Amino acid sequence: MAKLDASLLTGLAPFARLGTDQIREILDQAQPKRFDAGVAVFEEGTPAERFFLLLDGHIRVIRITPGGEQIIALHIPAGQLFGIAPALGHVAYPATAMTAVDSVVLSWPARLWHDFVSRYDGFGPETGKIVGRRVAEMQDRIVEMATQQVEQRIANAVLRLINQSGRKTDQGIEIAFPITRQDLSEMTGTTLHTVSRLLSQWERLGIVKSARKRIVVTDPHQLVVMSAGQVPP
DNA sequence: ACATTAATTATGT
DNA sequence: ACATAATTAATGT
Repeated sequence: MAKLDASLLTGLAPFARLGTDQIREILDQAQPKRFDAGVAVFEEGTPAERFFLLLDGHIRVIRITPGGEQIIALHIPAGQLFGIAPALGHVAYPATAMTAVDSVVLSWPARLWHDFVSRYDGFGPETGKIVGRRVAEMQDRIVEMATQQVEQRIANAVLRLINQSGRKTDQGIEIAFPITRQDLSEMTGTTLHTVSRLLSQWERLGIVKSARKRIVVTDPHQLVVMSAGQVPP
């Protein structure tokens, strides 16, 4: 089995304080795996036996409502940990992780989490920050759902996506992975039709440019304006 | 202000 | 050629 290059981890926050010898230890215990686009890395309700790091690609974290509808809870860009339910003491994954594109993933057995925290300087605090940020984001979204209207919610969703996974192009900032209107509707609690209409409208206004599964924000500032919405009576 | 239904068109393998 | 994605209009709550 080919050895993993230490440089894969050196840039990442949880491992920032570690020497190459420690990185080696971690990598030697990791199990690398490649996933095709659109497959589950792990599924909701199954035993949380491992935790994961996304080396390359993009992950969607999905929950299924009692009514059987999908909700996209979170997006994970390359370089981030995910499936860290074991760290929170969960015995089962609370959601499903699906690849949005072909992806490469490292994983470790859940029992190693505590070793990592005690052995490796900075790992505990940094992963704690990650969890904190994700919880905060989800709470923000709950407030949005309750208070804002669809146009603002979709604008906020797109803004988050370009902040977390934006890629600069000559046209503007592009969402760096394939995303459909259906996906956006599942993130914002609307229908794909409403998303489609709004994107078409924004395109006429020169705020975005979109093709199938691709969205480029040509005028981020104007999108921020849309996310603010109109003065509620 | 938005969902739903339905019909139509575009796009990627 | 076929399936999936996107658009658009009409109608409903």
